[in-house]
Parts: sequence; structure tokens; C-alpha cells
Amino acid sequence: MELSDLQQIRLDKVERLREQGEPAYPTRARRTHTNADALALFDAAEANATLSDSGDLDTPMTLTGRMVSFRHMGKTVFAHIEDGTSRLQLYIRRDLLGEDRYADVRKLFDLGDFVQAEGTLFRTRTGEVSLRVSAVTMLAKAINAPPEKWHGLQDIETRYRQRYVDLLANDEVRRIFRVRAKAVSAIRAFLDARDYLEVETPVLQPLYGGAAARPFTTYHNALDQTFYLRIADELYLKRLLVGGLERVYEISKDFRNEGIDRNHSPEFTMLEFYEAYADYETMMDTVEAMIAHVVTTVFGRPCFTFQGNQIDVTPPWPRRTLREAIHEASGVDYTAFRSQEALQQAARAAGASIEDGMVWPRIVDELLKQFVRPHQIQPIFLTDYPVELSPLAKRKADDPTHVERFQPYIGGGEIGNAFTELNDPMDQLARFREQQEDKDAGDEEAMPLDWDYINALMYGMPPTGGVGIGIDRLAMLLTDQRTLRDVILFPAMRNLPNESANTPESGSDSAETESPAE
RNA sequence: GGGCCUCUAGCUCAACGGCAGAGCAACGGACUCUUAAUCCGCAGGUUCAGGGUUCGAAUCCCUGGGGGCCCA
Repeated sequence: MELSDLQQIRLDKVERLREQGEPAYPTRARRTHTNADALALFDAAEANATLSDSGDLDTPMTLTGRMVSFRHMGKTVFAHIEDGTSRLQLYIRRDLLGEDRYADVRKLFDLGDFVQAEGTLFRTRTGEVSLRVSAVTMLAKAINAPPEKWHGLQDIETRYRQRYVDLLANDEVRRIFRVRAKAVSAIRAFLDARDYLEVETPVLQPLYGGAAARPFTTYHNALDQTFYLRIADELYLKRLLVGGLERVYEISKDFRNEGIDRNHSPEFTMLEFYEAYADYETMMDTVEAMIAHVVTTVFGRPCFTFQGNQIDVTPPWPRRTLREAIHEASGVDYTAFRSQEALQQAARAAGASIEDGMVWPRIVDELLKQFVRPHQIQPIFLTDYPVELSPLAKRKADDPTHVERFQPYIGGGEIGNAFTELNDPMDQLARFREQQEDKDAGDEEAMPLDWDYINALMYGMPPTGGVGIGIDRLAMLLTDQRTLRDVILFPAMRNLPNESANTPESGSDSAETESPAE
């Protein structure tokens, strides 16, 4: 490993600490308070006027954190440490610490180091609550210097490739992922409270299904068999409904072998939940209540700002049919154009960009994307999609050309997909066969026929409502981010040239030889 | 897949055909209440890689690589 001058200087300090008997990486830390707790205690004591004559809170404290600022004033040092709760200033005086130890702090401690400091809290002349330090020790020496203190880490590529640097340098990034976690936690609380059972279904699947997408393919050596990484949880979760579990949900990574852009990641997080004896109307009730619960949990009220728009998720949300929404936005009533040619002509006449040869349902989808979707800023449910777009949804009783399906839209994008689940095994078989025809015609995203799923439906699945919510897209909304990668901690990136040795094909070290246990 | 943009010190950025620079960080020093502390001094480069044009290339051209945006 080649070290830069800056790294070598810090490594030398590790050695100097060791020489004088202080480990640079001690086995354990001892803290009596988090920084936030310590500050709260001081505020309380100050409010109750129980501080000592010197203005100190006489409770001795041991605090920990990463050193994020360091101002040397001769015989005094001001430094800030930051733990997971707060930033707190250390006030380090030579006469309190002793000459030798004070020199160590000046010479051997750097920005980025984790330290542990003992002392008592007081308020400085400029009003900042600070720790009057009586002792300080190294907890973990940082060899790499942190990014620039004022601008943080700006380089987008480094922020994604080395998210740990992004997180330690940029407060806003930590905030984003806290909001995301809080939202997921609120979803679990909401569903748990409604007696939904959280379950885990296979990531490795012998046959993929439940969505229109290309899968990742892998291989199990012992079984001598191909597996696919799941593109959706849907078909397994609905098997559980057959088995008598009436309310189930799963929050999990799904994988789709497609391009990467602002709204697509090869691995992403999906919430799916299914409820027996429900239908798409009652599931709309559930979705709007759930989103309102999540937003209120995160922000304290059912409103938030996304890309400059104030969004209010208070139920009930408007519900409009896809046909109405497209008709109003584009002037095209797609039901009046039954053939691909006629609809293509009408769509183009309305100003849509439609490729030659695009099949009828895809043209409808394009009308939705081009005319309707960008304008759905406030929450809305679009309902009743053409059957061709929805091979797993149940037909409307009064219109077999459409299915009971809805998508919730917020902030100009869809955040999910839901329907009254198709539970007629023979209709499901027919839909699979139509998909098979599309596949044979070259549609790589068409669903394969899943005989075991048909078999499950033949045992009987109760009438069921099901919903899928894209957690990453929801997180984008709640954190006001325009890019999926900004709400994914470690987004997929292409190998750098000198990382190509990571691929199993190259180099001599294969997976077998890496394990010393073998 | 196509178009446009981008890659310079650890970090944030200048220089845009004529000596590769600044701030922060580092290093040496002054300073016992600072807040992006201040002040003095000093050091730091495969300008993404390779090739070409040129008296001279970070800069222009070509090829390749990473990243971003837009389009498909």
C-alpha cells in the first residue's frame, strides 16, 4: 500500500503514541453520557440554578466523539467532538491537563480522530456549553484526513463510492438516511398495528415473476441449478394467502437487470402487502392512511415540501380512472381506438412521442407517462388500467377489458402499484399464456409461466387486495431528493480500472481459495 | 445505445496554448475564551491513462477509463 505524505505523518503519530504506552486503537471506550444528554443535563442545571460558583455543572463526565474542529490558542485548545447525537466543544487548558499531555494533544491528535475526554461542563464567555477537560485519550486514530471543513465532500463520484466519507463529512446526508429509516419504521408500525404479519420469502428463486423486468441470473453449485434474484415478492406472498395467512407484508430488496438512471437502481427496496377479503378500493383507504401516518411520524404533520411544492397527504385522496385522466390531459380517449394503428395515430396527433411498432398497451402507458404523470403533484389514485398492462390483476366485473388496479401518484411520480388480485386460476393461466406470446415475440420483460403458482391458485386464494410501494421513491419524496442514488447508501457503481481484479474470471484467487477453512 | 458536460495537491476550487496556483487540511512557530479563530513561516502535483499537433499542452485533437445530465 502506498501512503501519501499526510497519511504517513498520521501513521507516525500512531507509533509515537504506542512508544509512550498509549494505544492508538484501545480495546474499549467508556462514556458516561452522549453529547446530547450531557448538553441537556447542563441546560437543566442552569435552568434550576444548580451550577457551582465557577459556573460548572460539577457532575464529572466522560464524553466521546470524532474531533471535527481544532483551534489552538497557545496554552488553550478549543476543539469540537461529534458523536451520533450532537457536536460538543472541548476546552483544553495546559494548566489543567499538564504540560506533557497538553503537548500530546497538540502534536499527536488530529482532525478526524475519535477521542474520549473527561471533565465538567460550563458555559464559555461567548455562550457555548463546553467541556472543561481534565483528561483526554485517543480512541481511534484516523489515518485519512477528513474532507475540507467548510465545503465538505462535494465530488459526486466519491460521495457514492465512499459513502462513509460522505456521511462523516456532510450532515445533510446523515439526515436523509435517518428520515428514510424513520419512514420504514413507521410503515412497519402501521402494518403491525393492523395485524399484518411480516414474512420473508426467497431472494433466490427458481423462476422469477410478479413484475415485468429482466432478472439477474445466478447458479447454485450443489443443486446444479439456475436461480434468479427476485424481481418482485408478489407471487410468493400470494401463495401465503392461499396458505391461510390473511395479512402479510415484506420489505425487501428486489433486483432488476436494467439500466441505471435517476429513477432506477439494479437493487431497490420494495414494500409489498396483501390483505384477504380486501379489494383495491379498501387498499386505497389503507395506502392513504399509511402514507399519512408515515409523513406525520417523520414531520409531525401530514405535509412536506418536495421540489418547491407543498404536498399535503391528508386523506382522502382523489381517485380518477386512468381513462379519464388521459382523456382530460391529452384529449385522447384510448377506448375509442381499439387497434394499435388507430391509437398510435391519435396519440401522435395529440403530440405524444410514440415509437413505430409500440404495442397498444405500451401506447396507453406512454400517454400516461407523457401527459398525466408529471402533473400529479398532490396525492392522487389513478385507477382501472387496461387488462393488457396488468397480467396479475382481476378484471372489473362490468368491464372485462379493464382491471381493478390503482397507482398512487405524488410529486409527479408513481410510488406504487396495486390491485384486486387475480385469484381465478384459469384466467391467470390465460394471462400467463398471453405473456408467453409476448415473450416469444421478443418482449424480454414478459412474465414466464409459473405452474406452481397456478397450482397454488387452484387450491383457492381468497379475494385479496395487494399493494407494492417503492421505498426508495418514497424516501426521495420525504427527503426532497431528485436522484434515487441519493437515498441509497451504497449505490451500484462500475468498477474502477484497478478494481477489475475483483471479478472472479480474472486473477488467480477464486472464491474457493479465499476461504482458509477449506 | 446516442448527445452534451466533467476529471488539476488529502479536500474545495483557479489557471483554458506561455513558470501549475489559492483557501482549508498538513508541517514549523506566536498566541490562555475560540467559533471557517488570527498572525508569521514552510512544504505539498503521473493535471484520469495513452497517443498526437505544437518551439511550447492541464489547456487543442484522437483513443481508452471513471462520473454526471439529457435523450432512447
